[in-house]
Amino acid sequence: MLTLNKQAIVAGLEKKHFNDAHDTIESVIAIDQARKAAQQKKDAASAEMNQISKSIGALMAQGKREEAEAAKAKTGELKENIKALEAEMAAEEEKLTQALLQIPNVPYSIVPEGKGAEDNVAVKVGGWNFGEPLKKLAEGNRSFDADGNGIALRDWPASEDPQPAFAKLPHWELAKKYNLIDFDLGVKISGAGFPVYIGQGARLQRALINFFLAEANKAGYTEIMPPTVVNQASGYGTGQLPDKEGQMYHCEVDDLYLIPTAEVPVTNLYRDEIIDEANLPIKNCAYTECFRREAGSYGKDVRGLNRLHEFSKIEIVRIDTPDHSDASHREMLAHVEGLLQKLELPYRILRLCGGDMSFTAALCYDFEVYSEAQHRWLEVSSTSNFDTYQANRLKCRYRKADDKKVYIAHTLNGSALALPRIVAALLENNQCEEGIRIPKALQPFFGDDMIR
RNA sequence: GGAAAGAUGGCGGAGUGGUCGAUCGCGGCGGUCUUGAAAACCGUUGACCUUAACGGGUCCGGGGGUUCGAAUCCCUCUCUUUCCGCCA
Repeated sequence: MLTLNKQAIVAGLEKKHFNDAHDTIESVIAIDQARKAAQQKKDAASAEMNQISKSIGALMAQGKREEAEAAKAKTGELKENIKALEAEMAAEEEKLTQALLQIPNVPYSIVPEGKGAEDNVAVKVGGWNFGEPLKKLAEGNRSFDADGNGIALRDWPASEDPQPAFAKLPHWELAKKYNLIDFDLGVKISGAGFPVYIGQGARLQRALINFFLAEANKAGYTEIMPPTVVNQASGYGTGQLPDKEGQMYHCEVDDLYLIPTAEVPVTNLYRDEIIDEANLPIKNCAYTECFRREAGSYGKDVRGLNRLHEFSKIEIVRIDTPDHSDASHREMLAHVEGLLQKLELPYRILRLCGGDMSFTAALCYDFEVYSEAQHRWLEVSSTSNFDTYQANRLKCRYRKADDKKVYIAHTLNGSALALPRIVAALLENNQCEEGIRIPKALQPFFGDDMIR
C-alpha cells in the first residue's frame, strides 16, 4: 500500500512538514523488502524442517529406528540456519515498526497547505452580529467538504470580532468577585494549573458536564465511564505514544499514564477487536478529567482557565467504515456546533492546515469561542478523522456484511466539549450588572438563570 | 500484603510430546422442511504474514529454554479468579 501510493504519501507528509518525507518513505520500503526476503528464506527453511520432523514421526511409528536417526542427523545445520533467519526477520520487523511509529498520518487532500495557526482556514462562523466580510461564512459550509471556501486566519478581519458594549472583566477576576474558582488554593494543594471550583463555580462545572452528556445522549451517543489511568499499550494505540510521551503524567512504579483525554481509554476499548459491520458506526461519549503536563507553556496562554493541568472534558468517539467516516465526521461537527449555539457563544470553525494538525489526524476542525474580555479566540474543541491511522495501531477492524471479510476501520473523535475555556467565555461574555447570565439551555442544569 | 488455582478459536469447554489450528457444545452463516417463523435435520464457520496463483509460514496469555518435533515438559514475566488480611 505504501509502495503504491508513494508519491501521494510523500506529498501528504510534506504538507504536514514532516522532515525528509521522501527519504523516510524510501527507507521504509527498503526495510519492508528486506523483511519480506528474510521471511521467504525463513519460511522455506521452516517448511523443510517441518517435512523432516513429520517423516521422523512416521518412521518412528513404523519402527524404522535407524532411518529416523539418519534423518535426525540432517537437522542440526538446518536448525542453526532457521535460528539465524528468524533473528534477521525479527530485526527487520522491529526496524519497520520503529520507522512506522515515527511517521505521522497523511492529511486528506482538502487540508490546506500551511505551517502554523495563521494558515488555518475559517470555514464557518456564528453566534454574533458581524458585518459583510463574514456573511458568506455565516451562511455555512454545512458540508465542510468544499475546498477554498473560507478565510485563512492571516486574512481574518479582526474588526469583525464580536465587539463588547462595555469593558469586560477577565474570568480570573470574575472568579474572585463571585467566589467561583480559587486558583491559589489549587496551588497550595497541588500546583499551578489545578484550580479549585467552589460553590456556584463548582455547580457550573457540574451543570456543563450534565448538559453536554445529555446532549450527546440525545444525539445517540452511548455514555461510557472509563478509567482515567491507562497502560502503555493504550498510549500507543491512539498515538499519544511515542509522539507525546512528555505531555502525559506517568506513574512510574506501575508504568501507567494519566489520560490526556477520554479519547485514549474510549478508543482503546476497541483495540484488538473485530466489529460486525451491523454495529457500526459506534458512537460513544464520555466525561472524564483530563491530565496534561503542558511542559513549555507560558504567559497569557496559561492565565486563569486558559490552560490547565487537569480539566473536565466530554469527548465523543466514533468507529466507522471507511466509506461512512466522512459523513460521521460531519455529524460530529454539527453536534459540536449545536452545543455552541445552545450556549449562545460566538464561535468560528477552522479547518486546520497541514502544519497545525496533530501527528495522528487526517482531517481536523477546531472550534473556537470568542472571549470578550481577553479579546481573543479560545480553542474549545478539535474534531478529527484519523482514517485508518489509529485503527492500524489498535488492530481495530470490522467484518463487512457482504463478503464477511475483515477490514481496518476508521476512528474519529472530538471534544463536545472541554469545560475550562467554555467557562471562561461564558463568564466573560455574559457578565452584566446583576451578575453573570446563564444561557437558557443551561439553566435547567444549573438551577438558576444567573450567577450573583 | 499472604496462599492457591488458572490463562486454548466470538463465547463455553476438551486436549499432557508426533497430520492438533486444535474434539465437542453454543452462537453465526448457508440449506432442507414450513404459507411464514420456530423446532428438527444437513452443511459451513479463526486471525495474521507471504505468494500473481498453487502453495508456504506464524499464532493455544507474553518472553526464553529442552526436543528431530511442544497447546502439551522446564524457566520467567504479566494478567485473571478464589480464599485470607486490610480497606473506600
